[in-house]
Amino acid sequence: MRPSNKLGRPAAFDKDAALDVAMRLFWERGYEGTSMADLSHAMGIHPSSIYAAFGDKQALFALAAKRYLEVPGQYMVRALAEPTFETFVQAAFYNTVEFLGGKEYPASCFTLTGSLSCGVDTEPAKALMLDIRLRNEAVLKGRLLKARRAGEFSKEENIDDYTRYLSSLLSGLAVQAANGSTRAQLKRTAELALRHLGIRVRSEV
Amino acid sequence: MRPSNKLGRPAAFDKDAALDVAMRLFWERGYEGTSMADLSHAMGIHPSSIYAAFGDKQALFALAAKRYLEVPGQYMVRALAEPTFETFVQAAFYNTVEFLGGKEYPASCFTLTGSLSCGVDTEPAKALMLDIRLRNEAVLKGRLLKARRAGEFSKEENIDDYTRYLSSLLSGLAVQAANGSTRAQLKRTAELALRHLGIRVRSEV
DNA sequence: ATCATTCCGTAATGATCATTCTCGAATAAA
DNA sequence: TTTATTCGAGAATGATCATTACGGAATGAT
Repeated sequence: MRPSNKLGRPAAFDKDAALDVAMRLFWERGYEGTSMADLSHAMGIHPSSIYAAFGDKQALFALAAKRYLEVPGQYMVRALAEPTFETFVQAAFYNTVEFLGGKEYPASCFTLTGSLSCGVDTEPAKALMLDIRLRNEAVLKGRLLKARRAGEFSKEENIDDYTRYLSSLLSGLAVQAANGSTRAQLKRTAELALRHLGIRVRSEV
Repeated sequence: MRPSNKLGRPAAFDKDAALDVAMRLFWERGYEGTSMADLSHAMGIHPSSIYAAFGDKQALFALAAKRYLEVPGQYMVRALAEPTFETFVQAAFYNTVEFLGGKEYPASCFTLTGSLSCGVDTEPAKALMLDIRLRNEAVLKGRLLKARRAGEFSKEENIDDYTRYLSSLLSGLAVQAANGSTRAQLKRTAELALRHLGIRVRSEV
């Protein structure tokens, strides 16, 4: 039952690759829209092996969400590392556009498509997605506090309100992407948001 | 099979009231998260009567979506009737805040929670929600075109971009509501959006 | 070569899914 | 009252759901 022992028959599949497939499927179809049979087929692993390697469906979903944050979700972490407030907000929007408009991953945000609503017996999945969204907002707020300490952000502005406003704008882009907006359209929408935020767009830099 | 005949045994339930219950359940749990058994229990009608009165699950979902547009969804229609561009945008945001922050209905948008992602065999539900979102955007664009003709909207501004930007902002508020924002928080976020749009907030009027 | 250990594949589990069949009950027209 | 018609309730349908039991296959250690 416990893994990573060197005894016994070795696994015939790459665990990370399989988890990557599961992540994409959950991302595309959501928790409820993805059956274990779908996962088994897409991952190329029989159900019993999935359960042995990852636990039940909810555990697999949690691992997929973790991998989402560690790999494709890093676009926001990269933006957070920008030295100034202005370049951070710029990067947050441009990275989001690349993330949503790119063709490597499904065209929306895992934390929304994964489970925005669900039946009563699958609420843990919805709660996990909500938790991640709120955690991301908290991180965003931390970056704004840092900007305030650096004197890059007006003391008149309410940090919590501004946090929710930025979060709202970025979520809005994710819905736009789900609506079928192209990368070019997302970019234009993001740049309109940046202009209204009083932040330079890259073509003007 | 065809309804509204005066012959035979009369129905023991109010069709509109039952549809209202179904709408709320789909709104709260989404298409896939709502089972026919759930609906039967909440509507107080046995499954066979649901099928006789509304058709299959997909047909019932479509009727629930229609009712959503006709009753709670009217908040946007009311905003569209505002005479000027500025009062329209104001009303669009304030009405959305009331709609999302009110306690009469689930705290998000039917077109998102109904089905943002789903399994392959329930894609009609997702397509219907997408269709409504795009239709709403088209209506929004129509209002902006009217504003341009009235000279209330700069010729420099791209209508399509501005439409997607407003749509994005309003979708963002719906996600905020799903995140648990209170009505007061939604209002502050909306007013921040209005200020950045260069539109007066009501407390300043 | 034997053994403990781990994994893979098959097939089953009971539950729940949407949907429909059947039949008695209730009503309007005759 | 008879008859045609519609409805309600319950049970049954086959499919799919997540999950697991079982037995053979493949490995490392002895």
